[in-house]
Parts: sequence; structure tokens; C-alpha cells
Amino acid sequence: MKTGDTFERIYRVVRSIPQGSVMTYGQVAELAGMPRAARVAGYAMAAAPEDVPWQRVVGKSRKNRARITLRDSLTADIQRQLLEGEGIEFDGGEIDLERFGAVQP
DNA sequence: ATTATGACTGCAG
DNA sequence: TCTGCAGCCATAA
Repeated sequence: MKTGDTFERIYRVVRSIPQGSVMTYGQVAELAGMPRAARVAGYAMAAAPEDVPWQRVVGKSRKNRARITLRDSLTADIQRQLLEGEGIEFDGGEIDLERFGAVQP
């Protein structure tokens, strides 16, 4: 694949997340080949094309737990609704990665 | 080339 | 339990 296609690599990973599963920004970055570029994954999501299921990428909270970390409450609410629509359950505002975390290759 | 920024994280207070 | 702050890394200006 081409070199310097950071965003594309990130989008490819996100597109690989199956419906009903979620992945943290850190995981996405790692699978995209940038282990410590979690923030970059977020930066990429802000500019994500429509064919990218950005709602399946969430922020890591504590061990095996994730939460929506969007600053814009309106968009954050939309993400939560989309995820709930896919069957993701929010327990105390958080997602259990043991149950909904995407299986990594 | 340098500086500012952000949909992150993990640890400290 | 919750908020704050210092590292992190690529993009945008």
C-alpha cells in the first residue's frame, strides 16, 4: 500500500470493526501501525468519510471499560444512540470491552 | 521549519 | 470517585 496514508490505514481498521463491537482509539492506532498515536485516531475520526463506522471507536476508561469521549455533547449523544441501535449496552455510561470489544487479529 | 491543536491515556492529587 | 496534568503523534497553519 501507499506510504503516508495514515488516515486510510486508520479508516481501514475502523471499517473492519464488526457491527455490535467497539474498539478504543488506542487499539485502532495500534492496529494501524502507530502504537502510541491514539490521539491521531481521534483526529482521523473527526474527518471520517461516511463509509467509516466512526461510532464504533470509543475512548478507554479503565481496564476493560470504555466510554464516549467526544467533547461535542450533541455528536456524543448521536454516537451513543447509534451504538445502542447496534446492540451495544451502556452500563453506567460505560461499555464492557469483555463483551463488546472487537476481536483483534 | 516551527507552533498549535485534538473524538487519547495513564497516573497523580 | 473525580478532576487535572503531562506525555504522545500526525495534521494543519
